[in-house]
Amino acid sequence: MPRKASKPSIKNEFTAFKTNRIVEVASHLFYERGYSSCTLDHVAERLGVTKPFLYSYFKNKEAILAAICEVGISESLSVLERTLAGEHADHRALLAEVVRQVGRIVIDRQEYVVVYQREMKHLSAKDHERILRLRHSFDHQIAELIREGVEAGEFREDTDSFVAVWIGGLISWIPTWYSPQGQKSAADVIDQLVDAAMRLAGAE
Amino acid sequence: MPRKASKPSIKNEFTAFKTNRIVEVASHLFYERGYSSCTLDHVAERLGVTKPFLYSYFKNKEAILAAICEVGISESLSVLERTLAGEHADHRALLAEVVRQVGRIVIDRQEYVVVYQREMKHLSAKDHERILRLRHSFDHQIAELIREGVEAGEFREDTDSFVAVWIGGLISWIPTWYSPQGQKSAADVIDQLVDAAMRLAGAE
DNA sequence: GAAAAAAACTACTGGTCAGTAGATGGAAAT
DNA sequence: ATTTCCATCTACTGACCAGTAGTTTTTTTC
Repeated sequence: MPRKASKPSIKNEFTAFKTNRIVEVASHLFYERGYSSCTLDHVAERLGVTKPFLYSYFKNKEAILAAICEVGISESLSVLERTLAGEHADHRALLAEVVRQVGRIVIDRQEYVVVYQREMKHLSAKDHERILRLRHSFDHQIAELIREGVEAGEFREDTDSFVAVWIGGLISWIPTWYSPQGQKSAADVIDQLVDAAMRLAGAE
Repeated sequence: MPRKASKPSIKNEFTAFKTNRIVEVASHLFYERGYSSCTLDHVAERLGVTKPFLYSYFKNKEAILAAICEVGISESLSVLERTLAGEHADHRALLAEVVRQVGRIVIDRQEYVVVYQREMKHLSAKDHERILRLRHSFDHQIAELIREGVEAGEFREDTDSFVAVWIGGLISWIPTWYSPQGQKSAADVIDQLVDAAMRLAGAE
């Protein structure tokens, strides 16, 4: 969580840029070595600065972790809400689109998502709760979408809205096995993901 | 990985018992606090012993982690092989049974599985590779089962054997959200898991 | 261009922890 | 009863690291 979020200005843009670079680099190193084993000196070195530099942008190490954890989930949530607000033929198409968009995010933000999953426990109670709320909001909205789709007769009627959790699992699991260097392209994975989600929802 | 695995005797049974207790307690503490943040003094204290005690049963901290990581996957693999060797009506029933059995294991061994997923990166290259091979063997056998089921006309013919990975994801994801104290019982979760796996395989 | 302010740095501390050397004490062997 | 042996413990070390105090460098302001 960056320290300030005040009015835009050249100065604030610089600050935002630096804050963002710290998060990028820290995310990558936390991903590689784990949060607890990665030192702030390491992060600073990779950025070509020194440790006290970091402390003028973040309160402490945990605050950097919180910023990382928030990226994937808040982007997913905003894409979800944007998609739900748009026009769609039916619930089937809507679900497919949401899953496709969020799948794209977790692949693009792969390292952030993995760090979030692995290191969540190291967040302060406050940050932990805030981020968990975002996550639950996501699952809840997907569950609602499925409930409506079942009512509309578009998904099999024996589909429990709890499949939202299974679909969430499918999505969350991708970053642990997907590799950009692998034989499967991101587009392939996303297509298969959408197909899998539709099967779980009983939409075929 | 315990140090010895020699012939049975009273002495070796004592050793095995102590080794096992160390793994149990360490798993629980690594689950709660994370591997890197959990000290061996902590593990020793919880066992009512001192740190050097641990070093007479394990080479170092990493060896304890390796023992933990191996539990879930090797039990899953042996259940898989036992089930595949048994008698079954068809591929549908076989897949359902495998998923049910493995689902039970990951719920029973919840903490071991979570530690494995989160802390795998801290294994030595050797242990890491060995355990990854077990995991791949598992996915591969499920993929084979699905391929045969599709050929036998029991699963939808447009089912890619890659759904094995998705099913593996479904299973692996459970320990991160399931709680014995939650409103859903273990039996409910497993029933839903089996249902979800069958849908992914196109078996309905 | 001098003074003030902001940004980043050098150098340190206090605490932590994996791993070890050597002591201790009790059980088995003679 | 004495010696040997094994399990476990006490006490330590060397390295590491989050966080900070106070200084230097750069930028802004007048």
